Formats: sequence, C-alpha cells, structure tokens
Amino acid sequence: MTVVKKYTTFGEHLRTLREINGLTLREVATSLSLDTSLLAKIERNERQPTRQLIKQLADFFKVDEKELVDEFLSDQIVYKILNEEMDLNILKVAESKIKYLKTHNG
Amino acid sequence: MTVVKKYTTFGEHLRTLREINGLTLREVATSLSLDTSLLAKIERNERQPTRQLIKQLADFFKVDEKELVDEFLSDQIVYKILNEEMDLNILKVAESKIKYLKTHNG
DNA sequence: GTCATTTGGTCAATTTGTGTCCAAAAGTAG
DNA sequence: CTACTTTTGGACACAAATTGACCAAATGAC
Repeated sequence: MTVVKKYTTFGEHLRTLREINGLTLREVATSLSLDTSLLAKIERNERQPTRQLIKQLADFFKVDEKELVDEFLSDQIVYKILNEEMDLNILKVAESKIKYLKTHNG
Repeated sequence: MTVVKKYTTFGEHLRTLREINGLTLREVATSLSLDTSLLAKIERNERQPTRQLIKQLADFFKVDEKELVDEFLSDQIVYKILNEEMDLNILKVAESKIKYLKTHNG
C-alpha cells in the first residue's frame, strides 16, 4: 500500500501529482503532446482519459499504472451511481450477481 | 421481500414475468405499443429499457416498480464491471468514495 | 406441410462523448 | 496599473455509441 490521500478522484489525484512535481498544465500537456485545455479538463473530471493516456501519465509521474487505472475505474462506478441516484445497496446486489456469474460461467 | 429468483438479469426477470402470465412477446409488445423485436431484445439484454418503459412494464405485470428499476440499475453496474474487467475490490473503493462524498457534500 | 413466435441483422436517426481552438478569467510579479 | 503566465470554460466539428423500426430468417407448435 502506497500512501495516497484516499477518497480523491482520478482528476484530483492527477492534479496533486502535477503540483507535487511543481509543473504547470502546459508543461505536462506538452510533454505528452496533448492540449493544455484537455489536460485541465481531465484534472477536473470533465473529460475521461483513455487507457493509453493513463499509462502515459503513470509513466510520466512514475507511479503505479494499475493504481491509477483502478482509481479511474472506481470513479466510473461512483459517477454512475450518483448520476442515476442509485441506492448504495445496489452495489451489494451487483457484487452478488458478479460473484454468481464468475462461479457459474466464465 | 418478494420471492424472486435471485441472480437474474433484468431481461431474464422480464421474460419470466411474461411466461408466468402465459403471454407472447407480441401480446406484451402490442399492449405497450412497442415493437415486438425491441421487447425481445430487451428481454435478452440487448437493448436498454427507458425508465418510462420500466414503469409501464411494472404496471403491466403488477410488480413493484422500484424493485424492477433496482434490478435494472444493478445490471448496469454489473455490465460496467465485466466490460472493463475491473477487480471486484473496486466496488469497495467506490462504496467508500460514495459514503465519503455523501457525508461531506450534498 | 401451415402458422405463430422468436431471433437477428441492417439501417437511419438520435444521443453522447471527444479533442481542438480560442478567448476570458485568475494568478503572479514588476 | 501593466505585462505575462496559467487556468478555466465555451463553442464546435467530429467520432463513437445507442436507439427504435423494419424485415427476413430461424425456431417451435401442431
């Protein structure tokens, strides 16, 4: 377990990484050949990074790729639940279904 | 708690409801003024029902709307997790984030 | 065989999301 | 205040995904 502030979004984490390294949006964006404005939006969770970009970001900031991917993925679930105003218990139901599917199919 | 086969998808549940009532796709589809083929796809989880349609279906089969909606929503989560090949533990992380967000913001 | 039911492919139309561009806002220092 | 940099945010064209309708093929019942 690395020591990372918990309960943060992918974008916030990205911003923290950038600030820790004392870099500007433009600097990071240029290094990865992407639009400064796009990177800003990703940090604000207004655009979704591609898997490829997450990998590049992990390499750039020298952090574990899987950790970053997992943070991104858990955000996806969070947004889905908040957007559709689901009960939290739906997660339990989903979990049961998945366990069931995993043991009974592939 | 009503007695419903657990670990079923929304579509399978819908099919079961229809069969219990001894109805054909065409009969149900016509009653709700929708394409037979579309209803078939919904039963096979190849098309997503709208919230409005879920309500109509609940009314038609005289089942609890929320129960049907919840089943639909949990499927959504399940598909997302299976499609993106997420670890199951991502659900735990997501749950923590949501609880945190709910107590610290809205 | 006939007839009804179910499945599955195609397609146009809509909806949703992406990345780029540019300008406005906010921040920093002289 | 000015000059400069960084960050934000709107607008847009483009791409990708989803939808519902239509129709034909497959399956099932008899």
